[in-house]
Amino acid sequence: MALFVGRHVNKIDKKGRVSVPKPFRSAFVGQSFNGIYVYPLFKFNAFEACDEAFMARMSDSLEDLPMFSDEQDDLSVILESAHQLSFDPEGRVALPKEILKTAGITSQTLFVGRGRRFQIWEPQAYEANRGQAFERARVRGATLQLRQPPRREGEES
Amino acid sequence: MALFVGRHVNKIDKKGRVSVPKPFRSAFVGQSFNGIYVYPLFKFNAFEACDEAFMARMSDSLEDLPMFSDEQDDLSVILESAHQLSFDPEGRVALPKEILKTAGITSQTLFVGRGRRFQIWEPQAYEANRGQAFERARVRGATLQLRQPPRREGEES
DNA sequence: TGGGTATTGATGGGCGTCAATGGGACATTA
DNA sequence: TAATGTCCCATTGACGCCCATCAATACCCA
Repeated sequence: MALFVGRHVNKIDKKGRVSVPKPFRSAFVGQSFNGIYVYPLFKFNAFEACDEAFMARMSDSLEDLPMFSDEQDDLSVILESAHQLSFDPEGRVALPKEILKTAGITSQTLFVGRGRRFQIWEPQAYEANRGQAFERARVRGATLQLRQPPRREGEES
Repeated sequence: MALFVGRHVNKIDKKGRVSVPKPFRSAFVGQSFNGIYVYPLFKFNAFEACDEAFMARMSDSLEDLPMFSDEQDDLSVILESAHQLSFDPEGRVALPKEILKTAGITSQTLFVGRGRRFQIWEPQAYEANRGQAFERARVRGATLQLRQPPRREGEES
């Protein structure tokens, strides 16, 4: 499975359409639905996009919580606020007004790779935020504990 | 399997009919009964809809509770209050008066995707409720423990 | 290595299709 | 006959599909 990495800026046309960067699109082939799932982030005025499998995983994880519980209800807001955006033949999606407004997107859209998912930002808003995150990580001396790599064939344990 | 996500507002006509959003309808093809199951929610003046398989799953879950227990009796109210609403050729259903009245629905109906099922609300009522849920999740810093991802090919356990 | 050409991703816009909606015709039942 | 519930058909507006253009890059060949 391909990973989403890097940043791409694309234009929004009069119809509200924007091309999803080609390297990102390829991760969505072979889905039952030809497009992306987009949902709002709690922490920022930005959105996150994922594929069908990830969305199904989120839905199933919600089902693990007790039915009718407050916790399930609160977190389900993500599903309720999500959008299915399908590709047109050129690989564009139409961003709903709600998303444009919340993210403050007018003429340009920034796609930010995040591994299994990617985010959708208004370019300026992202810049401001990224500066902060980078600085926090630098000051804090951020570290990351890596998982064990998956065992490959022919290797001894 | 398709997921129910997002929100859709549709009108109710003079005959009490309302179109079920197309993306939701597609999840009900191939059922023995061409329509949706609707049952009331305890916590809100709103209703939830699901397909045949989910309804069966709920019924089975109720059987797991002690027979003759108050708990089983109470939760069985869901089944007792459920309606089968069948699609007309255009994909509309007729909402029973009981549902319209309880939910306070008059001119518009809101369909809210929740993964494997969706809810039916009066738009204003939902809006008030959603604002609260989103805010609770944000303040609480709500997190979701994801299920283990399905194993991918080539990976060892 | 330079220049020319082919390919492809991003963008713009016209047009047909389909989902949502409204209303009438007909059957069924009380 | 009134009331109710299907089914069918008409309208309309949004959106998906198609085609054209442009620019950047990859490719090719001398």
